Amino acid sequence: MSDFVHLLKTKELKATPQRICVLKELEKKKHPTMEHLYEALRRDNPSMSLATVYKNIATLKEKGVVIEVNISDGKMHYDIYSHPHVHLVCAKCGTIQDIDYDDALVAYQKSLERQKGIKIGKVDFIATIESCALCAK
Amino acid sequence: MSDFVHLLKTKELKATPQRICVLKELEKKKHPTMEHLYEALRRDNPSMSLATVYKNIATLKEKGVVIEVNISDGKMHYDIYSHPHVHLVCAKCGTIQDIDYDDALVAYQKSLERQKGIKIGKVDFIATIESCALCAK
DNA sequence: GTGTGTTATGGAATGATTCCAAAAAAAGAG
DNA sequence: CTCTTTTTTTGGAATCATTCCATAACACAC
Repeated sequence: MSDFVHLLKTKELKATPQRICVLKELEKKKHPTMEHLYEALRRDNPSMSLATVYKNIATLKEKGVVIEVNISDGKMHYDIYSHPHVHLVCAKCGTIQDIDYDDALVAYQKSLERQKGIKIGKVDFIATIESCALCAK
Repeated sequence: MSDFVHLLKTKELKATPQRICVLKELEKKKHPTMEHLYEALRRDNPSMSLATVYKNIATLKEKGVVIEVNISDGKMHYDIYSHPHVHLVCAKCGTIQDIDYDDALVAYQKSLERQKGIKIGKVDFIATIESCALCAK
C-alpha cells in the first residue's frame, strides 16, 4: 500500500529519497503539522532541510497528492489525499479524523451543483465536535 | 440592518468606534483579507492600529460574530456570521460566495451525527469551482 | 463628572513560510 | 561509464503575517 515511488512517477515527479520519506511520514503520522513533520523526518534523515519539506509539500499539493487541513488551531496540517474524504475535528483535543465520502455528502454536492449551475472541483469540509472519545476527561 | 452597537452589547462587548467600523467594513466588503480590512479602515480612521483590527477580529471570532474563511490562497478572509452558510470559491479569480444552509446540507450533517454518534458544533464547508461568471475571460 | 476595568496604540518580538545562490543528485546522450 | 543538462536539496537570509507588551485613551456604570 505504500508504493510511493510508483505514485511519484505517475505524477511525473522524481522519486527522491526526501519525497519518499515525506510521504512515508504522512502515512505513518496522520495530519501532522509542518513542525512535527520536519522533526520526525530529521530523526531518520538529519541532513533534510526545512525548505525541502516545504517545497515538496507544495509540489505534492499541486499534484493533488497532498492536501492542507486547516483546523484553525494556528498551524497547518497535512494529509495524503488517496481517496475522497472530509474531516472531523475535536475542538478540545484537536484530533483530526478522516471521514469517507458517503451518499448524503454526494447528494448535497449534487444538489448544490444543480441549484447553482456549477461543477464543483474540490470540497473542503471540516466538522467540529466539542469533545471526543480520545479527550482526557 | 446594521445595529452593530446593539449586536456588540448583546455579546457583552463594549461598543467602541473601532469595533463598529470593523463590522461596518465587513458588511460592506465581503470576505476581505486582513490587509484589505486594515487599509480600508485606515482611510476613514487613520489612527486605527493593525493590532486593534487583529484583536477585535479575534474577540468577535470568540463570540461567534465573525468567522474565518480559509480558501488556501495564503491569506485569511473574514466574514460576518449572521446566519448559517457555507462558501463557494472560484479557483481562478478567488471570488467567495455565501451559500445558505439547505435541506441537503442539513441531511448530510444529520447523517454524519447519527452514523458517528456525535453532535457537530460547527461546520466549515468550502466548495471550489474552476471558474465563475465574474472571471475575466 | 469620577472611578474602574477594558480597549486602543505603536513598536518590538515571534513564528511560519518563502526566497536565493550554491552544492548535490538524477536523468539522458553518447 | 563519462559528460552535460536539468532538477532537487540545502542552509541561511529575507519576508510576511500575527502576537506581544507597556502605555495611553476610552467606555460605561454610578
